[in-house]
Amino acid sequence: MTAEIPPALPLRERKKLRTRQTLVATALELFGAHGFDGVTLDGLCEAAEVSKRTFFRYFASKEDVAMAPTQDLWAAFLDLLETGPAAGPAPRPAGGQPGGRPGAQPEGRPLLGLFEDCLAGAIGRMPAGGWTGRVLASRRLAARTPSMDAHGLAFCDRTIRAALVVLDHRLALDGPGRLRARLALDMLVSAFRQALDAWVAQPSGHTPEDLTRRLRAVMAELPHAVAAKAEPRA
Amino acid sequence: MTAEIPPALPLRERKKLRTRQTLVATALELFGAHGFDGVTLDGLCEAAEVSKRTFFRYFASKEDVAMAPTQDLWAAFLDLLETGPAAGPAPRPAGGQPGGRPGAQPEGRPLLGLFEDCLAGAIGRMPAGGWTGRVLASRRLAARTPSMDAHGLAFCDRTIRAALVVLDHRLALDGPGRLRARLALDMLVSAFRQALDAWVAQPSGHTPEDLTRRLRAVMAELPHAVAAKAEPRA
DNA sequence: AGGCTTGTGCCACTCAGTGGCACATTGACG
DNA sequence: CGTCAATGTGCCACTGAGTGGCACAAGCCT
Repeated sequence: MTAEIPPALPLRERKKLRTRQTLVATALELFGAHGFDGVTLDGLCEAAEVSKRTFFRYFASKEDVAMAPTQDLWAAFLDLLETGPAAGPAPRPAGGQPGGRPGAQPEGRPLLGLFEDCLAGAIGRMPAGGWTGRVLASRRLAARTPSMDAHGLAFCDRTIRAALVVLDHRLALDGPGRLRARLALDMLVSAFRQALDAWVAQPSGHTPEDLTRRLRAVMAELPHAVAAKAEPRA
Repeated sequence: MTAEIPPALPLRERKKLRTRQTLVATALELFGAHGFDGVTLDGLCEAAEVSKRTFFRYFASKEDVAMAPTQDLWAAFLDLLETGPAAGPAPRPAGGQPGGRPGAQPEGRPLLGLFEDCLAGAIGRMPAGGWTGRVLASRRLAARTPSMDAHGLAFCDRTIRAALVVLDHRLALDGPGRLRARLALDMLVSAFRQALDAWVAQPSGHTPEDLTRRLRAVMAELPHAVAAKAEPRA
């Protein structure tokens, strides 16, 4: 229905996967039709044919189910950050996912570039069928639902902390290094949110590639943002 | 009790002010003693001697009352940004609040420097009696209360949007300029959160001046964060 | 004093989220 | 193949946040 159902899993797992997907799909559909607050959990559960108790075994909150697409993305980001190329110079893999093996050069590559590639790679990993549609629905919803936005921000924050832990394992971070890594991660999130907002706002052509392009474009603005001057109004 | 009660206000206003202060003080006290989730609104209202209905005329949510100190700070920031020096070169006013009058130089001062001074000025404006204690209590609470943290993030986000509107009025922002301003504001918030975390974590000496010093120190790290390289672990 | 405005208290209500228990399905093992 | 343990699910009752409505009282104006 929504994404691939990895075949030949313990069967019990397949059921869980399907239930989860049904929940997400139904939720986005109902929320889109009646607004986030216009749908009660009872209504959603009835539509998805599960009990409310079951719903909360899959998602921690009503907001959670609507943000599943974003959470999938950041989970993939964390995975890439953990298993992908740590710090090779990698002047940018040109094509798609970063595939270079972990290098060990004394002078590593730029941190921001590493983050950017991992996130771009995560975007490329998202299931082709329907993911873009789900993010789109999810973000449009979040734009007019404060509580969803708040949970989204909080989730990004948690992701950043997790990423910091990963970095601590893979990189040599001294005091200032840790602070800088934290700031750089915040910048990544900030840039991604800008890119995502612009991507959602565009009238058509919502492809993952386009999102990636926008991300890279905003990331390239970061140095200019640091150096920007305030030009008073004429 | 907590801050100055501006004398000779319409009297009606003074009562409101006092009610609000009582609510904040009682809330922080109870939350500190029993934890955020360990206190019900009914209990809080009883302790503060107001009805629950009244509580919600002052604060939008349970989280809101616990974050009053932070909200006061950002309100002051917005005010300074709106009424303070717009974009004069002002290589840094050395002393305290930025006092220079709005200039109209063709090449303005750095955006980040402007933000930094406004926020530092806002810190300086906070009521001397008890404000630091309240932020301290508030932040320590937020650190172990996810929902508070989420609301805090969301509030910062709203503040940034408001700041962008102000900047639009005062500065000449073209397309890339707007994006850069947005990114720079995110950087300010990110830097402030780092500074605040470190400030809260320190064992003693929680003065506003110290917080300001930390803010400036983290802000100075921003350019290094952009340029940071990933040093692989040995 | 009169009336007008504005903040407050009380009450009943909706709905998100939780805990407990009984039941059904799955998978493993004898 | 039958049985048992594990695990997922449904149902139910409950707490607690947040809202709407209305009547009352305290401040303000003339």
